[in-house]
Amino acid sequence: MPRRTAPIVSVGARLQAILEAFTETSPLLTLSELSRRTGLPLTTTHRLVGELLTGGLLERDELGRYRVGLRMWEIGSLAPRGLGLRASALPFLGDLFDATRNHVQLAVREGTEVVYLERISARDAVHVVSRVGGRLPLHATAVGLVLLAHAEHEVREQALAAPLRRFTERTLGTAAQLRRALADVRRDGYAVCNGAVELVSLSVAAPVRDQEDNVVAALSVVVPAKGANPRALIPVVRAAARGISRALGAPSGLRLPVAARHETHVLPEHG
Amino acid sequence: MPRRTAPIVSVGARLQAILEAFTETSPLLTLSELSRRTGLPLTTTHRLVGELLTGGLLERDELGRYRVGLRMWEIGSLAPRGLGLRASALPFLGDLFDATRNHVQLAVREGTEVVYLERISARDAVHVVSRVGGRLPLHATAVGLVLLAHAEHEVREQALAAPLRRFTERTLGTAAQLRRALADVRRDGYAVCNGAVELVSLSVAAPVRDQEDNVVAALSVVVPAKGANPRALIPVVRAAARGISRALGAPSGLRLPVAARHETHVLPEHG
DNA sequence: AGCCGGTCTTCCGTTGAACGGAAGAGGAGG
DNA sequence: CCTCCTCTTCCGTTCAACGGAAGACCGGCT
Repeated sequence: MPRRTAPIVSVGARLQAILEAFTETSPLLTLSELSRRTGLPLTTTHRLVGELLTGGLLERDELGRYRVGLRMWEIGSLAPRGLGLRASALPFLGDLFDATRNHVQLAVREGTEVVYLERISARDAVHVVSRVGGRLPLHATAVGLVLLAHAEHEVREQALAAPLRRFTERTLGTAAQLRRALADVRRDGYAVCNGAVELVSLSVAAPVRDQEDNVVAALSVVVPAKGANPRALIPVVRAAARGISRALGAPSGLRLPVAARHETHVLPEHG
Repeated sequence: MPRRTAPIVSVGARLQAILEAFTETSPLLTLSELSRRTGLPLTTTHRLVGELLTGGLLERDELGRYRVGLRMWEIGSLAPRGLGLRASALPFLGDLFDATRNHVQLAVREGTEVVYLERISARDAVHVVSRVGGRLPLHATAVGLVLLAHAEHEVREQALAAPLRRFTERTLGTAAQLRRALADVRRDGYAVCNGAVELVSLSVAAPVRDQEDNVVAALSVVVPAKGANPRALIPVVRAAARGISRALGAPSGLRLPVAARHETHVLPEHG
């Protein structure tokens, strides 16, 4: 399958370019902005946007600017890796939140990045940069380490080969460090990141598995780094993650390290 | 603008037909299923689906079936009427949930239907048919009545003209009944539906307003109909709805009916 | 084994839908 | 008034999209 040399030819690619033009920081765009961002001629943009509009994938606000439509949100909500996972996980996230009263997050891997599916936060919780629907690189977050540690070999090598963006002086900076961290995560069944994105916050993450025992998501708690005791958080995070895994039909319990068995009961199943 | 006679011509419409083929009950589709559902020739479906795949709007599972992709979910999460609203509302939904320990829902209107944006539920709460991302007709739910009561004249007439599907014997069945209910909602500033979707459940809803004082969403609590006292719920639901409105920049408080003023303090702003 | 029903995929000649330049309508600012 | 920006409509050209045909692949049935 040889690589095409032409810039953008198919209608499908053009339509997708238009949809991709919307971002978190610019959710409202005029026609000419869309035309500029996509590089498509104004007339073409006009016609394509018109089609998306009649389908409800885009909407216009009262000033005539375009925005992502509710229909888009609805269809997106059918993504099995989105709301499906979320629905199974939500009760356990709630339990974990009640137990910790700090940010509780659910995330999946997409390429070499983390995508956040859900977060529950207290009003006074420590600041976090990520957002539901937002992305962060895999190497800088606890959920990212968990997801990368259990990703296919090829993905792992790809992430290790890429330059590792440093957010703080505590962000993992070299491939060797990252490789060791991943080995630790696989051995221990959890990941801890202390100040890797922002110095003020520390997070603890554990893997969520599906029927085939694949790691499909990761769960984390984010607490203020100052005075935090990660060792106390590890059991509850792992228990919640295992609860979700069980709800997804994972072959639970059996593959627990012996020393961790008793943790199963830390978080009551029903109460 | 004369009506086109041709069935489906534009690529855009075809692509959207493919996306629309996915539903809550069938989120995994094979190529031929997609072809049958959309009415597109198999070859055409194959090519278009391929484009959506490279863009990440669709994904394939390990058996080769197609599903809505995470990219779709991400872009959908940029819809201002989706996650934007949700983010503003979530803390207030949480407060309301803590206060009532029953289903708490946030919904918007799309055409003549309700679309549910968010729900917080206790594990033992009464059964509800709707789902996050799901739809119900406007006339059968408390949120629907609120949204319809404040919709533009044209939308209201359209909803009144359509046949009213009856879920139970308590569902509003005639346009006259509905018209009176809407007038009540406008006068009182809330709506109550007792067993209109399922006999076992009762819901209380109130409107959420934006900067321009438009009703952009509705908030509701769903409780078991048996032994419920709606009058006790009305103040807390209205207070939470007003809290969200204020967070959205609505000209708050000023337009409250005099008798309701004191309710403002029922739900503490910060606690 | 061989056959049949279903799946999915590749190939390729035809054709009409998509394209985008041109022109004009509207609107804000000077 | 003119200028500069926006958005929208029109329409002749052309090339991407189309979809039939053919074949690969995978069960299940006899």
